[in-house]
Amino acid sequence: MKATTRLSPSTEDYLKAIYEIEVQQGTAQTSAIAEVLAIAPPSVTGMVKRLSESGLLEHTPYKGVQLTRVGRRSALRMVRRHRILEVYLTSKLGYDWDSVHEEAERLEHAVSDELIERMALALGHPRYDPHGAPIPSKEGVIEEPVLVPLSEVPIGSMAELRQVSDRDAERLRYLAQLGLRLGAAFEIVARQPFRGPVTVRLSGRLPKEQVVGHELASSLGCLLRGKEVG
Amino acid sequence: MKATTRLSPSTEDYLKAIYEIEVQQGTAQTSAIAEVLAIAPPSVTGMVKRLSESGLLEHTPYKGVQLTRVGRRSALRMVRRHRILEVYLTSKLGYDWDSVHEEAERLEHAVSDELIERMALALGHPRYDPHGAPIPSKEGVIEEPVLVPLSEVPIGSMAELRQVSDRDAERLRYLAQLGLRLGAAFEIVARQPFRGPVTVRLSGRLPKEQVVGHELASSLGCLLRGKEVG
DNA sequence: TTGCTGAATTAGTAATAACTAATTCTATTG
DNA sequence: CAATAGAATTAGTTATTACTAATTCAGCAA
Repeated sequence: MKATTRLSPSTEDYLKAIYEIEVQQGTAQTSAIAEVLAIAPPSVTGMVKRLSESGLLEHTPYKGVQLTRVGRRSALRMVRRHRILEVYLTSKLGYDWDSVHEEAERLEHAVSDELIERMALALGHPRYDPHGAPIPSKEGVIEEPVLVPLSEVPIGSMAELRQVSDRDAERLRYLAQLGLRLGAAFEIVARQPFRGPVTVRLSGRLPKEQVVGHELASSLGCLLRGKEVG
Repeated sequence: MKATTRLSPSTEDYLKAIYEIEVQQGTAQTSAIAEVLAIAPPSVTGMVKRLSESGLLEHTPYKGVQLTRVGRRSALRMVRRHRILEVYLTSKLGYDWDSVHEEAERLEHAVSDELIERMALALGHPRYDPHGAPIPSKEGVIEEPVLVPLSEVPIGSMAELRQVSDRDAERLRYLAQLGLRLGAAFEIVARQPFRGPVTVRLSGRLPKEQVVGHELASSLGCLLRGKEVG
């Protein structure tokens, strides 16, 4: 219940994971947390109990958890740290978008608030990380943009790639290789039913068609730009 | 005994502390380690046992410990990390010499070797940290310069301040205020007996005399420049 | 309503690394 | 050479946070 107890790195990981699951799924279940953190479910139950006793989240047994205001605040602090670090490592130290996540994951527990603010200042207070994820303000305000998964963009639409998941380095390397970088514009040419692949035609000097599997497509956040009338 | 087991942050702290005590005192006693790490002596005994079982150091009970080759290698890796971080934070992010130590102390456990090498490259492979301490090479080679504590510089000599301890931020702020920065040149004017203070005359546009207490003086590493014949 | 399935929880254990209190050793001193 | 002070160690405990195995619960289907 104490307001100013330092959180352990484990606690920080839980809060951030729960925040990210809440954004995607609304409520965070034990098994989802366990999967994100690569931890056995009983370990999650135990930790969740401690976190709810500290007032960081509310636990409805057998249902799931929700961050309290205090918990969300701490989670957003970690999200800010992670994303500022990713931008810094990419812009100032030559990291690629597929390798920053792992480094930031460790550093986010060790940096001071001061260092993060110095980095943010040196970067000109960036609004998005290298994967297009929005960066919360120091005060814990975040603007989650409304994006549509590529797997759900209507056929014939023009769309722009705005955000990708940073979890899997292999996936990021593959995307770069396909030409699917942030800001890439394309038309959705076709989509196979039954969770089948999506075909897109990338705009550019020589337009290229690419086929993207359903799972990958559902991890790509797109901004719709209206129908192609050509 | 396994060669490639990751070391815990605690282990890394012990090895670095022991290395630094060895440099100063030749051999590291339990109580010295306890003091540097701000830990109770029995905790040190316990950890030392584990570390010697892992082959990182040799423990002669009731006498003290010595790093093995493997232990020294790991210690120097931490020393390199710490010092590169200090230079980076100072040169690239505007930290002062009195505030970098604490930040580096946390970061040294979290950064990857790759990040350290990227920082070293961005800095042009610096040889000294902001407090004048030499930076070991990636391969674990360090050149400990031969310096004389200010408390032992003969009266009448000219000397240059080359290295200061980074442990105490207050002390560093005080030194800066006195005008005792790295590279500062001065003549030793007087020294009181019985561990008394040292009086130095700083060179510069308007030479100034400063009195430095014995304890502080013994933490300042000086390079002798010969007698003043003026 | 009963039973099943999968998710979640409880129970019990282990590793790491700290602590205090009590004991033992080393080295010095008379 | 015995007494003793101070350093070091042993003994026993605590807090975190993970694990596996066993049990319990929620929600759906028959």
